[in-house]
Amino acid sequence: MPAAGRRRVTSRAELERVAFDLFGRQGFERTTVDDIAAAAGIGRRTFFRYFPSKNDVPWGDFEGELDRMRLRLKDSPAQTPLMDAIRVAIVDFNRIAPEQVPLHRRRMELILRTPALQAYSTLRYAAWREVIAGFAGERTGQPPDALGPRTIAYVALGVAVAAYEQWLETDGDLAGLLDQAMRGLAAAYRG
Amino acid sequence: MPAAGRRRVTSRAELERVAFDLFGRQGFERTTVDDIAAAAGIGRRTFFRYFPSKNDVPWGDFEGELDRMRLRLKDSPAQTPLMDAIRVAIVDFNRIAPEQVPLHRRRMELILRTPALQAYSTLRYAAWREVIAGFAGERTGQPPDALGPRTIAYVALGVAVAAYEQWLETDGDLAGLLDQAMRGLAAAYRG
DNA sequence: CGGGTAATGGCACTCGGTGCCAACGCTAAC
DNA sequence: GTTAGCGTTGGCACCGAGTGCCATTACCCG
Repeated sequence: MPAAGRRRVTSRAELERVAFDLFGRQGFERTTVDDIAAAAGIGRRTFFRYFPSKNDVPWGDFEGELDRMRLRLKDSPAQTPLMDAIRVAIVDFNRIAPEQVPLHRRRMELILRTPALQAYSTLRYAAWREVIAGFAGERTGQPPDALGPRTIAYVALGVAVAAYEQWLETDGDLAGLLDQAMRGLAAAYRG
Repeated sequence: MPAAGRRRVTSRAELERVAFDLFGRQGFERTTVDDIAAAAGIGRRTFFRYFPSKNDVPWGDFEGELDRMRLRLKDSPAQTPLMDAIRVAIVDFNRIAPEQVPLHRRRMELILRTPALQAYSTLRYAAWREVIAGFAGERTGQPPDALGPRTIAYVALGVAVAAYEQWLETDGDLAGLLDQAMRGLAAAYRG
């Protein structure tokens, strides 16, 4: 029950809309936090109560999605080979409802093509890697920060990002590209 | 021949020394550019003529080292399997003269454990990935920005970073860890 | 001794981000 | 209906990174 206290004047979703609009018209770097706050009719100080940084705007509810991936992995049948389970989880994690695709595309264009956001993404990806490393660790009976799980997590991330970049450039099928990248790597290893 | 004009008052190497000393005592984040400039006896404005950003200080001559790796890859015998060639190149790229190990360790501790530098590293790693992707592209007859080469580059980077993190924590043999991580991945793919 | 040249460093400015705090808007209890 | 308590707001002042501008400085050569 949100009983006492002044009501919140806006929401993350609303600020995201306003900000995306500005990003689309002026670009991310050329849009200042003041611009966003002004366009949303709030104070600059208030913006930072909704988002810890300007860099967080494009990320939506990433943590929430991570929880979803964690659960899916937990439900993965034990006889599925490790890398297959991870491949399926990644493809699944990135399954986007058709009507959400344009928005998702804009998110990822920002994140993957804006230098400041490319840099920042590393910090966000750390949580993603932890999920994978945790799973790989459990499956192989090692701590998540052992070399094996850690490597697998970094590799899985690399594959995913490569597939995403390809997706942005070619406008293909994201799930297919993720799958293809993941399987293609196995092939590369075989020679 | 640097004939005419005022002589440079310091050098990247000197600034690096001064800065590393401060980083070691106060940490990276708590050391301001003013601190470094003052300790080096130069103006703050001048600092930014030696380094484009504070984040660049720990990177030494990374671009130069990349050139080395490019050359080594070019010299790699054509019959060596692709992933083996890359593995060897990475191990080689990271072979450090014994007396340089402590410095290298401090560099990597900064880069891999300071959030701001973790983030920034992504931008620096892009050039590293390009070298690998270029090689993989030539070997497989694809453009470097095709899905295959791009994935291989991201994966190789992931493996290398994972091994580095392990190295920092366990103080083992870096070359061995890199090799192990790279081979271990192949094993993971086999199940 | 000049004249050309390149490095220096001060100044002012932008922008992201933070601590502090008074004012505000709301609910519930009296 | 007034008021106490509560959470939100947003202004202000501040910090630190990074940049454009420009006068000054130190150097080399003729």
